[in-house]
Amino acid sequence: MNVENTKAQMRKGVLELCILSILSRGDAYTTDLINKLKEAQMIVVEGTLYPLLNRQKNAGLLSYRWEESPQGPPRKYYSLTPKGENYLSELELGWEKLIDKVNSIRNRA
Amino acid sequence: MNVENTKAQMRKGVLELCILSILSRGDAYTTDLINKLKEAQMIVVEGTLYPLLNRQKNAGLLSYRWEESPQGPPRKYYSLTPKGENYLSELELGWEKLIDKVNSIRNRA
DNA sequence: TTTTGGTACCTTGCAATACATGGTATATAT
DNA sequence: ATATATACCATGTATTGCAAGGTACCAAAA
Repeated sequence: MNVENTKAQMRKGVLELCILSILSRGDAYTTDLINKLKEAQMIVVEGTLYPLLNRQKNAGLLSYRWEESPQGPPRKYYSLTPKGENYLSELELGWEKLIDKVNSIRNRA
Repeated sequence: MNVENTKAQMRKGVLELCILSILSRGDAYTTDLINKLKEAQMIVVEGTLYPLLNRQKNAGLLSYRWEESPQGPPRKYYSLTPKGENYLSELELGWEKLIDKVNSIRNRA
Protein backbone atom coordinates (compact mmCIF):
# COMPACT_ATOMS: atom_id res chain seq x y z
CA MET A 1 0.00 0.00 0.00
CA ASN A 2 1.61 3.25 -1.16
CA VAL A 3 0.43 6.63 -2.29
CA GLU A 4 1.06 6.11 -5.98
CA ASN A 5 -0.90 2.90 -5.90
CA THR A 6 -3.83 4.60 -4.24
CA LYS A 7 -3.75 7.51 -6.62
CA ALA A 8 -3.74 5.01 -9.46
CA GLN A 9 -6.88 3.54 -7.91
CA MET A 10 -8.55 6.90 -8.12
CA ARG A 11 -7.60 7.25 -11.77
CA LYS A 12 -9.02 3.87 -12.64
CA GLY A 13 -12.50 4.84 -11.65
CA VAL A 14 -12.72 7.73 -14.03
CA LEU A 15 -10.90 6.21 -16.95
CA GLU A 16 -14.06 5.04 -18.66
CA LEU A 17 -15.59 8.44 -18.26
CA CYS A 18 -12.54 10.07 -19.84
CA ILE A 19 -12.50 7.78 -22.83
CA LEU A 20 -16.17 8.22 -23.59
CA SER A 21 -15.79 11.94 -23.09
CA ILE A 22 -12.96 12.17 -25.59
CA LEU A 23 -14.88 10.10 -28.09
CA SER A 24 -17.93 12.30 -27.66
CA ARG A 25 -15.99 15.05 -29.38
CA GLY A 26 -14.92 12.94 -32.32
CA ASP A 27 -13.82 9.51 -33.40
CA ALA A 28 -10.37 8.36 -32.41
CA TYR A 29 -8.13 5.31 -32.47
CA THR A 30 -6.15 3.95 -29.59
CA THR A 31 -3.02 6.03 -30.00
CA ASP A 32 -5.12 9.19 -30.27
CA LEU A 33 -6.76 8.32 -27.00
CA ILE A 34 -3.50 7.60 -25.25
CA ASN A 35 -2.06 10.90 -26.43
CA LYS A 36 -5.07 12.89 -25.33
CA LEU A 37 -5.06 11.22 -21.93
CA LYS A 38 -1.38 11.93 -21.61
CA GLU A 39 -1.95 15.58 -22.41
CA ALA A 40 -4.28 15.67 -19.44
CA GLN A 41 -1.65 13.85 -17.36
CA MET A 42 -3.79 10.77 -17.07
CA ILE A 43 -1.37 7.88 -17.27
CA VAL A 44 -2.63 5.02 -19.39
CA VAL A 45 -0.90 2.31 -21.32
CA GLU A 46 -1.88 0.10 -24.22
CA GLY A 47 -2.43 -2.95 -22.10
CA THR A 48 -5.11 -1.09 -20.21
CA LEU A 49 -6.78 0.59 -23.12
CA TYR A 50 -7.24 -2.24 -25.58
CA PRO A 51 -9.20 -4.49 -23.26
CA LEU A 52 -11.22 -1.54 -22.00
CA LEU A 53 -12.19 -0.42 -25.49
CA ASN A 54 -13.15 -3.99 -26.25
CA ARG A 55 -15.37 -4.16 -23.21
CA GLN A 56 -17.04 -0.91 -24.12
CA LYS A 57 -17.53 -2.07 -27.68
CA ASN A 58 -19.01 -5.39 -26.54
CA ALA A 59 -21.34 -3.48 -24.25
CA GLY A 60 -22.63 -1.55 -27.26
CA LEU A 61 -21.21 1.78 -26.12
CA LEU A 62 -18.82 2.03 -29.02
CA SER A 63 -18.68 1.03 -32.65
CA TYR A 64 -15.63 1.05 -34.85
CA ARG A 65 -14.48 1.21 -38.43
CA TRP A 66 -11.16 0.49 -40.07
CA GLU A 67 -9.35 3.34 -41.68
CA GLU A 68 -6.15 3.47 -43.71
CA SER A 69 -3.12 4.95 -42.03
CA PRO A 70 -0.69 7.27 -43.81
CA GLN A 71 2.04 4.99 -42.55
CA GLY A 72 1.76 1.52 -41.14
CA PRO A 73 -1.16 -0.80 -40.56
CA PRO A 74 -4.78 0.35 -40.64
CA ARG A 75 -6.33 1.97 -37.60
CA LYS A 76 -9.44 1.05 -35.71
CA TYR A 77 -11.44 4.21 -35.19
CA TYR A 78 -13.99 4.13 -32.41
CA SER A 79 -17.22 6.15 -32.27
CA LEU A 80 -19.75 6.64 -29.51
CA THR A 81 -23.06 4.91 -30.15
CA PRO A 82 -26.32 6.45 -28.91
CA LYS A 83 -26.16 3.99 -26.06
CA GLY A 84 -22.66 5.18 -25.31
CA GLU A 85 -23.88 8.76 -25.22
CA ASN A 86 -26.48 7.89 -22.62
CA TYR A 87 -23.92 5.98 -20.66
CA LEU A 88 -21.60 8.94 -20.75
CA SER A 89 -24.33 11.24 -19.49
CA GLU A 90 -24.94 9.02 -16.51
CA LEU A 91 -21.26 8.77 -15.74
CA GLU A 92 -20.87 12.52 -15.89
CA LEU A 93 -23.69 12.90 -13.42
CA GLY A 94 -22.18 10.21 -11.22
CA TRP A 95 -18.81 11.91 -11.34
CA GLU A 96 -20.22 15.26 -10.27
CA LYS A 97 -22.17 13.67 -7.48
CA LEU A 98 -19.11 11.81 -6.35
CA ILE A 99 -17.17 15.04 -6.09
CA ASP A 100 -19.92 16.45 -3.92
CA LYS A 101 -19.99 13.38 -1.72
CA VAL A 102 -16.26 13.31 -1.17
CA ASN A 103 -16.16 17.00 -0.48
CA SER A 104 -19.00 16.67 1.99
CA ILE A 105 -16.88 14.16 3.86
CA ARG A 106 -13.73 16.21 3.63
CA ASN A 107 -15.37 19.44 4.72
CA ARG A 108 -17.59 18.11 7.47
CA ALA A 109 -16.71 19.87 10.72
CA MET B 1 -20.47 -3.59 -17.93
CA ASN B 2 -23.19 -1.35 -16.58
CA VAL B 3 -23.45 2.14 -15.21
CA GLU B 4 -23.76 1.14 -11.57
CA ASN B 5 -20.68 -1.00 -11.83
CA THR B 6 -18.68 1.83 -13.34
CA LYS B 7 -19.89 4.30 -10.76
CA ALA B 8 -18.85 1.82 -8.09
CA GLN B 9 -15.40 1.83 -9.70
CA MET B 10 -15.22 5.54 -9.24
CA ARG B 11 -16.19 5.23 -5.59
CA LYS B 12 -13.52 2.65 -4.91
CA GLY B 13 -10.74 4.99 -5.81
CA VAL B 14 -11.66 7.57 -3.23
CA LEU B 15 -12.68 5.25 -0.45
CA GLU B 16 -9.27 5.32 1.22
CA LEU B 17 -9.23 9.08 1.06
CA CYS B 18 -12.65 9.25 2.68
CA ILE B 19 -11.74 6.94 5.53
CA LEU B 20 -8.54 8.77 6.35
CA SER B 21 -10.37 12.05 6.09
CA ILE B 22 -13.04 10.97 8.57
CA LEU B 23 -10.41 9.70 10.96
CA SER B 24 -8.51 12.96 10.69
CA ARG B 25 -11.35 14.59 12.55
CA GLY B 26 -11.47 12.04 15.36
CA ASP B 27 -11.10 8.41 16.20
CA ALA B 28 -13.82 6.02 15.10
CA TYR B 29 -14.65 2.36 14.94
CA THR B 30 -15.96 0.48 11.96
CA THR B 31 -19.66 1.11 12.45
CA ASP B 32 -19.00 4.82 12.95
CA LEU B 33 -17.18 4.89 9.65
CA ILE B 34 -19.91 3.03 7.83
CA ASN B 35 -22.52 5.40 9.18
CA LYS B 36 -20.57 8.50 8.23
CA LEU B 37 -19.94 7.18 4.76
CA LYS B 38 -23.63 6.36 4.42
CA GLU B 39 -24.54 9.89 5.45
CA ALA B 40 -22.48 11.09 2.53
CA GLN B 41 -24.19 8.49 0.31
CA MET B 42 -21.00 6.54 -0.14
CA ILE B 43 -22.07 2.92 -0.15
CA VAL B 44 -19.74 0.68 1.81
CA VAL B 45 -20.19 -2.64 3.55
CA GLU B 46 -18.34 -4.44 6.31
CA GLY B 47 -16.64 -6.90 4.00
CA THR B 48 -14.98 -3.98 2.27
CA LEU B 49 -14.09 -1.96 5.29
CA TYR B 50 -12.51 -4.52 7.58
CA PRO B 51 -9.85 -5.65 5.13
CA LEU B 52 -9.19 -2.07 4.08
CA LEU B 53 -8.70 -0.88 7.65
CA ASN B 54 -6.38 -3.79 8.21
CA ARG B 55 -4.32 -2.86 5.19
CA GLN B 56 -4.09 0.71 6.32
CA LYS B 57 -3.13 -0.37 9.81
CA ASN B 58 -0.46 -2.74 8.48
CA ALA B 59 0.88 0.07 6.34
CA GLY B 60 1.33 2.16 9.48
CA LEU B 61 -1.32 4.71 8.53
CA LEU B 62 -3.57 3.81 11.42
CA SER B 63 -3.26 2.63 14.97
CA TYR B 64 -6.04 1.31 17.13
CA ARG B 65 -7.10 0.78 20.71
CA TRP B 66 -9.83 -1.30 22.28
CA GLU B 67 -12.63 0.48 24.03
CA GLU B 68 -15.57 -0.82 26.03
CA SER B 69 -18.99 -0.59 24.44
CA PRO B 70 -22.11 0.43 26.38
CA GLN B 71 -23.68 -2.72 25.00
CA GLY B 72 -22.05 -5.67 23.34
CA PRO B 73 -18.47 -6.55 22.60
CA PRO B 74 -15.62 -4.02 22.77
CA ARG B 75 -14.91 -1.75 19.85
CA LYS B 76 -11.73 -1.21 17.93
CA TYR B 77 -11.14 2.50 17.64
CA TYR B 78 -8.81 3.61 14.89
CA SER B 79 -6.65 6.75 14.90
CA LEU B 80 -4.56 8.38 12.21
CA THR B 81 -0.82 8.08 12.76
CA PRO B 82 1.55 10.85 11.67
CA LYS B 83 2.34 8.72 8.66
CA GLY B 84 -1.36 8.46 7.96
CA GLU B 85 -1.66 12.22 8.09
CA ASN B 86 1.05 12.63 5.48
CA TYR B 87 -0.58 9.99 3.37
CA LEU B 88 -3.88 11.77 3.64
CA SER B 89 -2.30 15.05 2.56
CA GLU B 90 -0.90 13.45 -0.55
CA LEU B 91 -4.20 11.81 -1.38
CA GLU B 92 -6.03 15.09 -0.98
CA LEU B 93 -3.63 16.72 -3.38
CA GLY B 94 -3.99 13.80 -5.77
CA TRP B 95 -7.76 14.02 -5.59
CA GLU B 96 -7.82 17.71 -6.42
CA LYS B 97 -5.43 17.23 -9.28
CA LEU B 98 -7.52 14.37 -10.57
CA ILE B 99 -10.60 16.57 -10.64
CA ASP B 100 -8.67 19.11 -12.68
CA LYS B 101 -7.41 16.49 -15.07
CA VAL B 102 -10.81 14.97 -15.66
CA ASN B 103 -12.39 18.35 -16.12
CA SER B 104 -9.69 19.33 -18.57
CA ILE B 105 -10.66 16.31 -20.62
CA ARG B 106 -14.35 16.94 -20.31
CA ASN B 107 -14.17 20.62 -21.17
CA ARG B 108 -11.68 20.46 -23.99
CA ALA B 109 -13.28 21.93 -27.11
C1' DT C 1 -30.13 -21.83 32.90
C1' DT C 2 -31.03 -21.52 28.27
C1' DT C 3 -32.29 -18.86 24.48
C1' DT C 4 -32.74 -14.91 21.74
C1' DG C 5 -31.30 -10.57 19.70
C1' DG C 6 -28.17 -7.06 19.01
C1' DT C 7 -23.52 -5.63 18.29
C1' DA C 8 -18.90 -6.19 16.74
C1' DC C 9 -15.06 -8.49 14.99
C1' DC C 10 -13.00 -11.20 11.05
C1' DT C 11 -12.18 -14.64 6.97
C1' DT C 12 -12.94 -16.93 2.60
C1' DG C 13 -14.02 -17.16 -2.19
C1' DC C 14 -15.29 -14.75 -6.33
C1' DA C 15 -15.14 -11.38 -9.93
C1' DA C 16 -13.48 -7.33 -12.03
C1' DT C 17 -9.70 -5.03 -13.93
C1' DA C 18 -5.23 -2.21 -14.49
C1' DC C 19 -0.83 -3.22 -15.84
C1' DA C 20 3.52 -5.55 -17.44
C1' DT C 21 5.00 -8.21 -20.91
C1' DG C 22 5.29 -10.31 -25.13
C1' DG C 23 3.44 -11.53 -29.63
C1' DT C 24 1.71 -10.68 -34.54
C1' DA C 25 0.99 -7.96 -38.64
C1' DT C 26 1.51 -4.01 -41.88
C1' DA C 27 4.04 -0.42 -44.39
C1' DT C 28 8.15 2.02 -45.59
C1' DA C 29 12.99 2.83 -45.95
C1' DT C 30 17.65 1.09 -46.26
C1' DA D 1 16.31 -9.00 -46.95
C1' DT D 2 16.41 -6.39 -42.83
C1' DA D 3 15.30 -2.79 -39.83
C1' DT D 4 12.18 0.54 -37.97
C1' DA D 5 7.89 2.45 -36.78
C1' DT D 6 3.18 1.77 -36.20
C1' DA D 7 -0.78 -0.73 -34.77
C1' DC D 8 -3.37 -4.47 -33.20
C1' DC D 9 -4.16 -8.00 -29.45
C1' DA D 10 -3.56 -11.74 -25.66
C1' DT D 11 -1.76 -13.75 -21.39
C1' DG D 12 -0.51 -13.77 -16.62
C1' DT D 13 -0.37 -11.42 -12.16
C1' DA D 14 -1.77 -8.67 -8.40
C1' DT D 15 -5.02 -5.87 -6.23
C1' DT D 16 -9.22 -5.32 -4.12
C1' DG D 17 -14.37 -4.54 -3.42
C1' DC D 18 -18.05 -7.33 -2.20
C1' DA D 19 -21.13 -11.31 -0.88
C1' DA D 20 -21.58 -14.66 2.35
C1' DG D 21 -20.69 -16.91 6.37
C1' DG D 22 -18.43 -17.50 10.93
C1' DT D 23 -17.12 -16.37 15.90
C1' DA D 24 -17.63 -13.94 20.13
C1' DC D 25 -19.45 -10.81 23.61
C1' DC D 26 -23.28 -8.88 26.34
C1' DA D 27 -27.94 -8.26 28.17
C1' DA D 28 -32.61 -9.35 28.64
C1' DA D 29 -36.32 -12.57 28.16
C1' DA D 30 -38.13 -17.29 28.60
